[in-house]
Amino acid sequence: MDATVKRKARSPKSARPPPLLAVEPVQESDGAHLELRIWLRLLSCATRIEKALNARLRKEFNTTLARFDLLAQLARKPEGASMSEVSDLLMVSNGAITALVQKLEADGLIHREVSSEDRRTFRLRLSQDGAKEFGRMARRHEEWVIALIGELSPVAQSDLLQHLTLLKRRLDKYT
Amino acid sequence: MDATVKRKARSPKSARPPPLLAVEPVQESDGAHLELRIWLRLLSCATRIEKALNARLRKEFNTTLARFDLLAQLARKPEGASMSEVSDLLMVSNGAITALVQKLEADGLIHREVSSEDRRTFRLRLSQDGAKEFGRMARRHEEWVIALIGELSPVAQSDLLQHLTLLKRRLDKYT
DNA sequence: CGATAATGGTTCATAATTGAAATATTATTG
DNA sequence: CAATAATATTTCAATTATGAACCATTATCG
Repeated sequence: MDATVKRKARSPKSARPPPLLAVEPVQESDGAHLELRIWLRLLSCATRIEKALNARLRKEFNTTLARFDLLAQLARKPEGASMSEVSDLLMVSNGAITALVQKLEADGLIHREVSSEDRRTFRLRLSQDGAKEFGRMARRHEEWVIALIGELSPVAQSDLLQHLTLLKRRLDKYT
Repeated sequence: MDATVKRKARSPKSARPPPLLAVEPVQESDGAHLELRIWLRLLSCATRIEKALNARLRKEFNTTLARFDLLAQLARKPEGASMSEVSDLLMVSNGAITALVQKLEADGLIHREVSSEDRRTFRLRLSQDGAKEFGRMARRHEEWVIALIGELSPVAQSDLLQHLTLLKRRLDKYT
């Protein structure tokens, strides 16, 4: 689905611009710029994986990717983190974080204590229960991700990671 | 932001599993599985780009990526498409498509005619106005995407596309 | 010090998305 | 042909995210 739809070769109104690189095998080479096609693929891969993970988190743990991601961020910060830190990390609005945190706290998965130095801010930490529950989820989550991506050869994976890392760096500068 | 947070090397409780490939230069190698890191990068790149595009579409054309994507799908299908086809293409629920289509039709950007053979389905097509407006947006959209991704070398781009295509194929089978 | 700015969070109205139930039409099959 | 299943779409309640206005606290600096 998505951009991979087979196209019945339409009226060849005007010759397509030659492909920049004639590497790709099957692919609908749409004549579109490489960048555009990368973006479409990227988006479609990401949404696919995201939906799969979300569905499974829902079914197996009755939770969402947003909650899981928040827990994951806290899990890697034993010092704790403030609301806005988390908001930045997850690239999610402050308002959303407030709601998320409220629920997670109500469920006893995280603690929230007012910072002693700055009474505007909170320090969020994983609770014991939170850490345990996150552990369970993280294991399954990892299995799922490995199942989804793991069929790529180690070399392909390593390449892909490098390219994505490069792209991310550019985006960091540019956005 | 995101997974790029620097980590102060914590208590090295147990030796980390050796990296599968010792290729990556700077990167916070978290000891996490390659697949997990790919997924995190992928997600963060995708959301970054998505947010950037959405913001610009909003500012410059007062529209959204969802609307734009729907128009784009119709633009590449002069024969038209049904609601569910579009719903599949965009990986968006049927309900959402109904709403989207209603607005786009109200704005005069698309036509919607009942199919003659099957009176359950509609054929959606770009209207004249829709095609023109889409053209304008598409040009800008492409510029933005090129600006965001185009700093990668052509080789890197081509590689990236190939890997994403590979990944997408696996996902197609798996999901 | 005291005024003003900046920062951290919350609230709230708005918008978008989902999934399930409902409706209408077409297909199947006994 | 009638009953039942399958398909295409709509409706609707529930969930979630966004961004702007707002409150409280801390920083800045004249």
